[in-house]
Amino acid sequence: MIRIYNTLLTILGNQNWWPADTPFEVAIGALLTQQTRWNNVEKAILNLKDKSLMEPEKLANTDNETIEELIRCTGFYRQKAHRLIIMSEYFLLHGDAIFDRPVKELREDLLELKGVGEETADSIILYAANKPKFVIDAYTRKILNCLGISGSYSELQQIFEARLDEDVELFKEYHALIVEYGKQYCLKHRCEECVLIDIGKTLI
DNA sequence: TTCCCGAGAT
DNA sequence: ATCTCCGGAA
Repeated sequence: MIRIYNTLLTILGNQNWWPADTPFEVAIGALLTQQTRWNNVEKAILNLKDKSLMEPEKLANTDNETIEELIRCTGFYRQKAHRLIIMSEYFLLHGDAIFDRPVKELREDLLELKGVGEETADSIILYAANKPKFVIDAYTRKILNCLGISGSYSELQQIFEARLDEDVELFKEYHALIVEYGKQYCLKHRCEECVLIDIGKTLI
């Protein structure tokens, strides 16, 4: 698995995810980016910052309509506005102690929140809490499929976590590289140029 | 038209 | 397994 990482890093270079000033901003971005280009998420984040709303206390006490207008460019803005408030209340309720809790409990908490599925929960754990959880997204699934591997979310996650050192920075960069590779190669059907197939066969 | 750093309800 | 939420860029 580390060979694939090294190969991706050589081809694409360091991705340096996740651009954010605070853990809270990571969580907000994680909700906004669902089924949405990061480019549009950045606009929404800037809109929220311009109104000084990128804080749990502020956002939790802002009405739906105001938030909807600021994040409209991310699509699904009505449900997302509601979910941002719920996430804000969660941060507000637990304070900075959120990320001091065991990963298992944090993950269960996050999954209870509306709009937070496994991928979003793990993104927050990895990029906001800085804990080693490997994020599985659609591109990860697609690439593993090409290597002859399929399975549930947790099964695919185990494949990575069992074969890699528990290195937060490695997990962060690896997931980012997979997404970027997916955009550049998988999405554009550049399968004949894919460098992962031969590597993949030798290590599974 | 497709697709995006998906999740929830049915 | 399929549908809905939804705007914006290519």
